[in-house]
Amino acid sequence: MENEAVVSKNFIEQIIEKDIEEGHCQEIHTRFPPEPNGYLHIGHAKAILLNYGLAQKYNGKFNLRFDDTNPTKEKTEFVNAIESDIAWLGADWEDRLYFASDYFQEMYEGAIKLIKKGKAYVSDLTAEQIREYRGTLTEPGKEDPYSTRSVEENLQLFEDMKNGKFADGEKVLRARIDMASSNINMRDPVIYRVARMNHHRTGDSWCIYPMYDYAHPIEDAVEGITHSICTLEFEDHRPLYDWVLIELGYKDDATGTPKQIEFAKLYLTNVVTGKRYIKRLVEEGIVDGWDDPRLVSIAALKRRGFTPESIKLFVELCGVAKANSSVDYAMLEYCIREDLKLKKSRMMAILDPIKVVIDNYPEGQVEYLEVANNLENEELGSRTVPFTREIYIDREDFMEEPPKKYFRMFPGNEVRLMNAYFVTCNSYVKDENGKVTEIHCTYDPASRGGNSPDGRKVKGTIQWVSAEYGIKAEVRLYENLIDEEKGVYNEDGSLNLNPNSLTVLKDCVVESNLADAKAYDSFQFVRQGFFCVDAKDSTEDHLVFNRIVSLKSSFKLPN
RNA sequence: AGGGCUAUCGCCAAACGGUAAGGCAACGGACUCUGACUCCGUCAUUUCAAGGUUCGAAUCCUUGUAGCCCUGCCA
Repeated sequence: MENEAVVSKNFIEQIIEKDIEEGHCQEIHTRFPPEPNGYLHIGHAKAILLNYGLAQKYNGKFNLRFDDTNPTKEKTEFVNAIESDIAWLGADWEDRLYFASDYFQEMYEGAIKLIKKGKAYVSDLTAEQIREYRGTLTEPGKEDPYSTRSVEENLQLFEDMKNGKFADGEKVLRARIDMASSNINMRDPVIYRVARMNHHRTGDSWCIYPMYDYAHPIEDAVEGITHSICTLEFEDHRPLYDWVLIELGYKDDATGTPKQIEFAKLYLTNVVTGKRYIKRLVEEGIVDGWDDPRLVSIAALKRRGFTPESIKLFVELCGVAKANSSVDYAMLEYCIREDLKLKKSRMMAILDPIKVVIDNYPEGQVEYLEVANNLENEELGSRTVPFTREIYIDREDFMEEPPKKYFRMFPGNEVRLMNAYFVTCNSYVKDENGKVTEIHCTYDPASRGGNSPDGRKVKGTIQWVSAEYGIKAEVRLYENLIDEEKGVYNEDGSLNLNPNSLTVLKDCVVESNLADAKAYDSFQFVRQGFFCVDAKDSTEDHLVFNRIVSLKSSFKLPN
């Protein structure tokens, strides 16, 4: 790709290039290691695309690995959902789908090796005692009274742990490092616990499970990962990551690979990603499920009509750094518009219909007008749109008493019906509440196709749909779930919800060409935005569209 | 004086001692059968603050300040 300006390298790319240069690795190998305990969201997309993108850029490999070392939280349901989300994003792990649980035996043997080296011991301390012995942020910890057990005893006890001789929580295996370390992660961390849980893959074959800090470096090493990219909160764990690899002989020192590198998570403004919060929103019926289009789970973005390309663009534009930051939602909107604008047909749809009768147009006549699907992309071809005496236009496009600079339809004004005719409003009818129910116009037969042979210009162009041929549809408009004025959380920690995050329009009329639109099909509704057929609720007889994003607009009604 | 990390435009983010890229947003203007798109233009004499070193500092040093993370048998 002949990309425009030279894009500077992010700090991870710099590290990788240096590592290659200095011979720490020949080929790079990255991975995305989710725990299968929930659904993926936009933040994970950054990690996925970062790891996959790096592998591609440097001709390396990318693995998908489920970090399933804690069976209490994990489910096969999530591994399936995660796989499909990652595949949808376009990150290809080829045949390298792994599970941490694949390495339980190797991890077990590693633990024995540590015990033999005097680097690990079995402790009988309770969870609470371990916490007490650990000390605090400002005070060092105390030696574990069981840390003096002999290697033989530890070996026997650990084997007994494995063989189910102890109850859950009765004993743990601890790494012997430094109870006085200023880094609390190094104060003899627990590396194995007893837990009689049915594991989603290994079933009941194990009753001891390794802890993340011990397991993760081994997983990386076994798979030949060179750069283990994770988020900032693991910075303090890096010394432990290196300790495990060095003690177990997977590498000689901290400069070798696998190497852990931390980057800042992606945060988006006015968005909810917390599992607990979303769970509650679902339970309380405020959202329609984990894939509600107002959410930013991968499933939700997909349902809303976002594309993998738009998300990839977004992640690239956000960049990678170590400063915690929150990207403006407008950036995401820009990315989806950017991706769809040349790819999608521009159709006519009326969200809030008001009937227009063209008095001088012959009753019963139908003209089939040829319309380009996308004037900026000829490859999208053209279609035919029926024009009739009675049509609908959007209520927003008519005003009885327009302000200055309003150049849509109003009494006495001539506008263009997009792709059709010039039309002038003569009169309108109101109901008893003063609501306009019908507009009467005359059209200029010479302006067929949308231009007048006399060169007459018209300031406004509006979309329309034949009242006879148009089809009914439901359209759902979305705004932020969060009230942007006040921020995401209230003082009490509850979410600050935007009461208008969803608007359902049930009486929309769309052009008949949309009749056989299928789930996930998306279009530009001219002058309005990009819309996508809802995969959950849309049916053949009842089309439902989600607004993915509106078009930008510099028009404001003065008031 | 616990430890670790971070601070550059409203929001992201480059710059690696040589005189503040780029994108988003915003604002002008041109164009327009989408008040969209596109195009042109504007948008940090200054990089959290104060000192210091240097011919030269966002980059180095000192001292502060602010934010994030760490006291799971979670990941």
